[in-house]
Amino acid sequence: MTTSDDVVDALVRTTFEVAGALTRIGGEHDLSLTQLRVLGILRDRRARVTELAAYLGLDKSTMSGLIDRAQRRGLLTRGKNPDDGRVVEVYMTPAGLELARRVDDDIRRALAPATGRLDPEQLGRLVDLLEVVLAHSPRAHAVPGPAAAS
Amino acid sequence: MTTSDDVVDALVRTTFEVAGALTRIGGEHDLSLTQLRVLGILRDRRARVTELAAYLGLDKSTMSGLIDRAQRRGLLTRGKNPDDGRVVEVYMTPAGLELARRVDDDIRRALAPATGRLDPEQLGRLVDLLEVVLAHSPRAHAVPGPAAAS
DNA sequence: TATTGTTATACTCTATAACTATA
DNA sequence: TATAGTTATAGAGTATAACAATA
Repeated sequence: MTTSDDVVDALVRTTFEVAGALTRIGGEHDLSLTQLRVLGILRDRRARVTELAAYLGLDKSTMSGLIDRAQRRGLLTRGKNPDDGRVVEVYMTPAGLELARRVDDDIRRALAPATGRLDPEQLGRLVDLLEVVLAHSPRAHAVPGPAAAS
Repeated sequence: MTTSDDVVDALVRTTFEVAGALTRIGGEHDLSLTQLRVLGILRDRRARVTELAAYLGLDKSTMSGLIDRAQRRGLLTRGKNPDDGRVVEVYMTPAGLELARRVDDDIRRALAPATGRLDPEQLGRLVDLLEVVLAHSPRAHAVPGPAAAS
């Protein structure tokens, strides 16, 4: 009989496996897991520094450093907010968008052997079950759209 | 209709959520995600430095540092291998085992709101589906037993 | 006064390269 | 020579505290 503990074990193991794959793929593009997430978040919209820090659960000073390094690489840009002089808006450059697209492709390709094993019905069931987990996760807030590079 | 891409999105989002929870819980005990994994791996058996590094996908020099810091905190110990003078065996101290137990409890408690939403049949289905993903994950090798703290 | 962001500082995590000791 | 592990070094990621600018 499957218990709640079994699900926790499977979730944790899957988390480390997927995180490992993401770390490896990110590394192939000189991106840390966190930089990968930043790119994923900014892929379809701009955001403020504090907003990004809140999404990622990081201090704003940490966020400043992450943005600095990504900006130095030409992946994103800082802009002023005309309505509030304190705010800094962060958004992707074309090079950043291009890199995000490539990383996203690599992620799907890396997970294909696993997801390709599931038939359409299983795919639907897995997504539904993961959505339940996500909906009741410790922080079912903050992170808006697709997390990584999607 | 659910596609392979939808599953990848859900897996990635779940990965970041669970990893976030593990990072937070680890942090409450002054443990990084990596230290958390080390404790989880050594919970039920000892291992060599290189073996641990391979499991975690880290360089052996990185592993040396991780062991140093955990050992300095009294969580684990280094021992010699009588059959091969080059080998260093790493194993948990009672304090390390006790901490691993507490962290494990916290993890299950943190995920309970999510897993508690699933009925027995759903629990079984989710575990089965995650096992399929794990079996065909990019590195369905190395990591032996339960990954984190189980 | 409160909020937004940056900077200074310190520590952990990480890899590369060079090294020691053992095989 | 090859393998196991450590150390030195450098850079990224992280938080805390102090700060500047704006509200």
